[in-house]
Amino acid sequence: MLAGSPSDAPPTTLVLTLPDGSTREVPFGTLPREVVATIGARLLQASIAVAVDGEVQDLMTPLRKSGAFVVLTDKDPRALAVMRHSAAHILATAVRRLRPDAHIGFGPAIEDGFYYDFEVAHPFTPDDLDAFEAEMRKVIAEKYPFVREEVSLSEARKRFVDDPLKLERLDDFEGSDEVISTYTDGPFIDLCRGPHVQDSSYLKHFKLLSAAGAYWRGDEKRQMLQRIYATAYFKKEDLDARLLQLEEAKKRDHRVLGKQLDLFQLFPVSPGGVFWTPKGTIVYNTLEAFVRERQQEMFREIKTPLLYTKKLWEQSGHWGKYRENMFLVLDNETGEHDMSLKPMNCPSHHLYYASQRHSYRELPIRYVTFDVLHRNELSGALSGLTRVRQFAQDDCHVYLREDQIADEVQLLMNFILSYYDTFGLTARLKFATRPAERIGSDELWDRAEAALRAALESTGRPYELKEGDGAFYGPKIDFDVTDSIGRAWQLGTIQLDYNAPERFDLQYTGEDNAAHRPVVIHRAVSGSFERFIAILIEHFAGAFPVWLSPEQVRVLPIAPDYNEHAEAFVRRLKAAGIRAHLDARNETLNYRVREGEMQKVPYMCVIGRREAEENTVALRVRGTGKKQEILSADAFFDRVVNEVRTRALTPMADASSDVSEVTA
RNA sequence: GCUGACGUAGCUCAGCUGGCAGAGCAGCUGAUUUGUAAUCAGCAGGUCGUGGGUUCGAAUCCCACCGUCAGCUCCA
Repeated sequence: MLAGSPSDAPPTTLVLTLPDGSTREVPFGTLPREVVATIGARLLQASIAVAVDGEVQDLMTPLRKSGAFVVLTDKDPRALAVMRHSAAHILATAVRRLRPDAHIGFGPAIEDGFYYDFEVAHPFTPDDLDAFEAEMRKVIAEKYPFVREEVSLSEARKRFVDDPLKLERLDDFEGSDEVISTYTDGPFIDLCRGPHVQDSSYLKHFKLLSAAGAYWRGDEKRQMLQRIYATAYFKKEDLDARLLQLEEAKKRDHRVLGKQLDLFQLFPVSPGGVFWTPKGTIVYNTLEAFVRERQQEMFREIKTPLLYTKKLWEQSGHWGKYRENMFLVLDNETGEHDMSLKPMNCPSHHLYYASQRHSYRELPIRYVTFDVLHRNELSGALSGLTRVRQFAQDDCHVYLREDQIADEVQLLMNFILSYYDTFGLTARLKFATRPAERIGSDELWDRAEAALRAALESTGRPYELKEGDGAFYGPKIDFDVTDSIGRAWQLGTIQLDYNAPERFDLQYTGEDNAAHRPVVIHRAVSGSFERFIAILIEHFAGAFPVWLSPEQVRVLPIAPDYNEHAEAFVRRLKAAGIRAHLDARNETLNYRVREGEMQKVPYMCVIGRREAEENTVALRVRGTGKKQEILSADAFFDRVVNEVRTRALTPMADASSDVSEVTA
């Protein structure tokens, strides 16, 4: 251990180990730039930052510890964040030049780019963004070096006397021995830890994307700043690829495809409510039937009321924390709004469980419910199908003994992951612990977190820890799936709950003939059907696998002479439960094929003279163009029936199929 | 809820600084009888989100409200 040794006096000499195994001894406080310069001038030019003992720092920050010394060029993924952070400063430099009154907030690099927050009297317009972008190019051309200075708190306060947001940030340093540093590029100075690129010319390929409000320090009670989102890459191809990706993502946006494929509608008179069209309803019902089928053996489905008095919500704990999110309903007799549409199924299940006596032999008991739920989300939070006010979950509550937790978590996890697998979706696991606002004693939380974590770890699957992200009644495992635009959506969840059993006085009779408390596990697989369908639409770009497609087969007779033959084939498919339709309209074959493709019908069977005589079909598979195959009607029939039965992922959703051709 | 942008025919969108509301597709009618992504012609279709205001005159300018979108906050 060379660095961070507990001795008070810093080492006077540092030992750097280069990737080739050689070592350099340099005085404490040497600048990395000096070390890199001794390795090579071209390397110095190409270097974005360095990593010392795995920690990224820039070339202007004095070396304070020994260890492995790696120069990061633009080939290292860690360099990208450094460059983007510098890009944020360059953005601020440009904004300050054009809007000297702008106060600066924070400007970090984020996953796909960077942003910077400004406090301004007049919010930015799209024209402003263009102007800022042009100004940034000037700043880049100036080739301003990023100059790092380490200053005292009082000196820092002097430098940012005109920036109230920075002064507030500086208050955090009071009494701390953290190094305070500033970075200056040309006319712009910022309070910043770094690291940064050497000078502003290292930013080359960037694009300002949008401006939107954002609360100072993420606190809705504080003032709203103007945030500019942008992205930057080392290579032009990467930037172009990213911009193209954003364009493509727009085309497979479930709101766009939902309209083109006529799956659902939203009406202004029901904000956050979804109208499922006939086609969308088929998708919805097919999914629900799928979950039902899977849950047939070990689960018991029940239906429960949607409306309850506040007594239930007081008992469950929702009335206190969650009331503003519930739709309250007027009780005519009391004149009070003391009833509510249920925002979740848990209390209904607990109520039912508690209504009967249960033996330890019965456990685990699993109740599932697909009832409609209402949550009064903020109007600004609503979005397509992914954020609605009325939805349904494939909701399950398991009542079990504490010693059954590990097995049950394993079972539920396998259930959820294999469900996603049916759609070709992969999930990332998150383990979320107690939030700040919660019910139940710390002791209960200790037990719940320990039990769930042990169960999770026994599965051997990798997971990410999210401190403080648990439900207000218990820790949880979340299953996140990433959509085509790169947004991660939480779908499934497994939540361990020691609180509800207390609040609802849930019991079972043990082997010892005494009353015991069961544990409750909350489980959802799809999250909500609404959101899940949104993700499926984007995941498949609207080209659902056969079993999920609203229309599975479209039969196209070439001319009226073959209508009868085609119709008989449609009848045969329908009798087998296949969603088949005849398109014998008075239009050219080209026209009808085009429409079938745009509607993303998986299979189109063309029937003309040859096919009618030989009892075959000329099969056109969605997205494969003219590569038609001729096969016997029987063979096609068997193929489709089989694919539906096995829920095969065929015909493969072709992500490259040209969705841009789709017009209404 | 907050900040900003947007709201014109079923859909996608034109409509510059105020001066008679447009196109393509879809729809309807007719012709055409079709071999793998748009056959041709004609017709019909709008309280320009809603309500106020300014003006001789408002889709266009102003105000309020509703909705949608990008974010923030929150979240399944």
